This record gives sequence, C-alpha cells and structure tokens, in this order.
Amino acid sequence: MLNGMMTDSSSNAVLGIFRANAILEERFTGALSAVHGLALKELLLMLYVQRAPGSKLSRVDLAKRLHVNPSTVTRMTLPLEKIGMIAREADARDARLAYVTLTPSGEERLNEAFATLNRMSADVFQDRWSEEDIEGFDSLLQRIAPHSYS
Amino acid sequence: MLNGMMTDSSSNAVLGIFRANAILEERFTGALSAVHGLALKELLLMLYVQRAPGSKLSRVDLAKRLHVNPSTVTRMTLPLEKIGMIAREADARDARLAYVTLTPSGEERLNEAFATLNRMSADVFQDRWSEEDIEGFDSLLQRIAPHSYS
DNA sequence: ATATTATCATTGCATATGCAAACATATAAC
DNA sequence: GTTATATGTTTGCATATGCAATGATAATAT
Repeated sequence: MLNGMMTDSSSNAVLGIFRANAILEERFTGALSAVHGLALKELLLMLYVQRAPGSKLSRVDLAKRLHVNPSTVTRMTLPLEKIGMIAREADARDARLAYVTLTPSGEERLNEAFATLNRMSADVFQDRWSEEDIEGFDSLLQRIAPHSYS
Repeated sequence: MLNGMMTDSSSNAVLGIFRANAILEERFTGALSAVHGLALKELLLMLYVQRAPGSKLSRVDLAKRLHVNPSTVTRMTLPLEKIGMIAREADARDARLAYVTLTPSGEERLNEAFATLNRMSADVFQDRWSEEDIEGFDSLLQRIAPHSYS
C-alpha cells in the first residue's frame, strides 16, 4: 500500500460494536429498570435460565453466558432470590451445584420485561431496516460471537 | 399472528450486539493491557483525544464520546497523566475547561496500541469475511449508533 | 450591573465487579 | 481405598463507576 492511510474497516467495525453496545445498554437499562424494576443484566440472567435445558443453570454456566465472574453471579442472585424472582435448587448427584431456577412470579416478570425489550429492540431498527436487513445483521453478529455454551 | 412464537429478529440482533461486545471487550482488554499496559478504555480515551479537532478534548466531551460519567473521566485521566501519556491544558477564554491532550510519548504509545487493536480487529473478521462484508457490517452499525459528538 | 441560571470539573458515597483465596465436593490416579 | 487434582460456590479485598452535591466560572435575564 503505497499511499498513506490504510482503511481500517475492521477496527471501525469493532469500535462500532463498542459504541452500539454502550448506547443500547444505556437506553435499555434505564427503561427496564424504570418499568419493570429489573436491571438489564438481571433480565439477561433470568432469560438465560429460562432458555436453558430444564430451565435451570448452575452459577458457573450462568457466568459463562453472561461473560462475568462466577462471584458476580453469586452476588446478583442474592437480591433476585430475596424478592422471589428466582430460587436455588440442589443437584441430586453433585452436592457442589447450586442451580438457579425461575419462580412463577419470576417467569411472569421476565416475560413482561422481555416484551419491553422486544419492543425497544424493534424501535432500534424501526427506520430504514427491512426484515432481511435485521436478519442479515444478526447473522453477521453470530459469526463474530457465536453462542458458545459449555 | 396465529401460530405461537413470534420470530424476534430485532431482539436477537440486540442480544447479539451485547454478546459480541462482551467477547470483544474481554479479548481486547487482556491483550492491550498485557502488551501495552493500557486498558481498552484508556486506549479509547486517548484515541478520541487524538481524533478530536485540535487534538484536545474537555472532560465532558470525552465523557460523551466514551458514554461514561464525567467523574469517570476525571478519575481515568489521573493515572494517565501521572505516567506521562496525557497532559492538562487550560482554555484561554473559559477557565472552567480542562482539556486533555496527548504528550509525545502518549501519542507514540497510542499509535503502537492502536496498531495492535487493528491487528486484533482484522483477526475478528479473518474467516469468511470479505472486505465488503466488513464495510457493510460497519455501515449497519453506524445506523444504529451514529457518532453523535456534542 | 446584578441576579439567576447553566456548564465544567471534582469529590463523597454507594454499589458493582474482577481476582485470588478458601472451602466443599467430585473425579482421577495409583 | 487413599491421595492428588479438578470443579462449583462463596468471601475478602481492591478497583471501577454512577449519582448527587459542591465549587468555580460563564452566560443570560432583568
């Protein structure tokens, strides 16, 4: 490349992800907390539990999905359990495990909050996005960050 | 919609952004800190300064770009100034302003670290991405999160 | 000109979170 | 079977960060 500045499309895209995340996290956290009394990360925690096989997840598995330290999960679950959104369940085979499960009212609250998240997500793409745009964009994201549960 | 589950492509995409951000932030923070002794957010702070008109930015403008509270900028700049990466500059007209500028060695370090970020960004898209894919993806991100300086 | 209001930077306080250590339990090696 | 190693969860500690209040300065209104 003889002439000066290289066009760093890759780093532009990565910085774009960082920026998009900051903006969306800001917006969603505020609304979810105001309307449903749940932080965005609490919603995600409960959503991963709901979607897990058997609707239960150990603390470490939850930590992997949330990309946080297991100790953070321990701490996040305390208030959620106290207000009756989630419960703790032991494993019959392995006494180390402490599963997180959803209580009935937790599931109810999660579904309401997730409906809000859906509406807000639709708003993000409201202008100038076709359904194919959105699905294509999502599939590009899946390439970058595939679900790697384990 | 008569049949059961709606396909929430919007929320899938939003959750995908959250996940991609978590993975990339994790990966980049580790490498940048190990190789250049700069946290990802410190690099971004310095990058925004470098790219600003006049290569200087007030604390509040920096806070807007970084999507953090101004107090966080105050605190982030302290160690960076102490190790000689940035400097503080007053404004001739407005005594309230405290600009952040790059020192020569700060600029040097920034350029090295940014080169690493470029390489790592290219790695993110290494497989199965054409240049057009990347640029298209970036332009979709720009729609979601346009640069809104001020 | 003075008073009110707005803006910029900083500080105190509360909360959030990663890391390493500790402890309990399970798995593997022998 | 006992010992060594690995895994799941929790806690102490250090750091990071948002929010609200403070102080300084500027801009606006009257």
